[in-house]
Amino acid sequence: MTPLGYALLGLLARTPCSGYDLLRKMEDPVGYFWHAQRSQIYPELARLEAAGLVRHTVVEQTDRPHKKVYETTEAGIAALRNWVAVPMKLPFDRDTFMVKVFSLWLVSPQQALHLVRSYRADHAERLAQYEEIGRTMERDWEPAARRFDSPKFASYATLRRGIDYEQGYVSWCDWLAEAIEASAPSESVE
Amino acid sequence: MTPLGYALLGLLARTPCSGYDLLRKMEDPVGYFWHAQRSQIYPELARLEAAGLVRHTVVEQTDRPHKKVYETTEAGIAALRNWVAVPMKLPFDRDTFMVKVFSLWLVSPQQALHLVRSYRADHAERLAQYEEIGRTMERDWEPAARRFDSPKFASYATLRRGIDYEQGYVSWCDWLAEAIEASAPSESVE
DNA sequence: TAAGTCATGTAAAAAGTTACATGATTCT
DNA sequence: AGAATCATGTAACTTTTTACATGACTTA
Repeated sequence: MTPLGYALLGLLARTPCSGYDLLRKMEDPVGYFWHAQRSQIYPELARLEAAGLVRHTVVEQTDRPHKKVYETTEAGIAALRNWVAVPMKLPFDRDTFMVKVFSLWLVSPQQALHLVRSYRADHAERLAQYEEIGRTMERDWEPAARRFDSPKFASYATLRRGIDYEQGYVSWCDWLAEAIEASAPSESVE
Repeated sequence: MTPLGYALLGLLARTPCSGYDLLRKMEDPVGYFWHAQRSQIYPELARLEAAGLVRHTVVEQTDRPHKKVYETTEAGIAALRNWVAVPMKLPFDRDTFMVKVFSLWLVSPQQALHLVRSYRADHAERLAQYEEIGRTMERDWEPAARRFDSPKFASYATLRRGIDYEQGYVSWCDWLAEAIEASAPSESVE
């Protein structure tokens, strides 16, 4: 089983969903730290069902296409629980931007600054979104968000990691932009 | 072309290397933020060569198998330079650990603490390695590491991001462990 | 003598992306 | 009338991982 399977199981363990619902939860930044397309989600749901970890019921709707609503089985919850508890090795991280930065010495300071500043702006924007969601959680979810056995606590914890990650990225971009400015002749940068 | 192609180009633009050399540079954490196996590297080198971005010469060695030493062509440097300068969209991040954390409410506080603490320890260990490399760079590379047009500056910048990333992860693990302790009855945690 | 390093590759399978394919309803 | 949302899937392709395959030399 892949992380995707466990991600879907983790969403279904909270709320029964259709494939389409899962898709929406995973396609935008709400699915912090995992993401998938429908071409992965639909087959993965079929696989989970074949393995007895989820089951579905068809819900007929008058005004819309009917949908398959999936929910976890006992075996599904057990499989998820077991997987969650097992420590994992550190993965190799991949960051395409760092591949660019590694060869930054090949471009002009102007180009480098443009690259770094535009990436910084994108991270700052995502950070603002996460912070907004964080404020909503803190407002609406207390005290459940502090209770370890609540899914809300788990959601809040992943969001916090997202916020920290984006803040860290933004700070690093600022450091890098300053370092570029400091090392290049000022007229050529401004 | 994939990030892997540009990563290899970026390494070869600094120093000509054999496939085996590239492999070693990318397989352990020294290749911060990108990683590949030989089953990807050898075919990718062939593809880069077919595209005219690298070329190789066979170096015969008496005591060891001979090797193919690759170097970038003018076209290879140009392609890399162009790619580096173009801003990129924010990617969707993937973090398997966050998939676990999202379902952390399903396990016991003891299991959760064990999971978080062991992951924290691994990140702290990687952080220590990065910091050690950073000290070496700061000692041996000044002032080249401050000059924007030096590859050493670029290496130092990626390492700094690695250090920040690991520090952030460690801090977040600490926050999470404390939050778990704070929400669970103390006898059940100790 | 067993394990490790140097050296190059291929094969098969899994995971992920992009594009194809359909169709009703609702909002602008 | 056109775009967006709801709804489910498949096909083709690319990328990545894991395992297979070979062989000489060096160190413990």
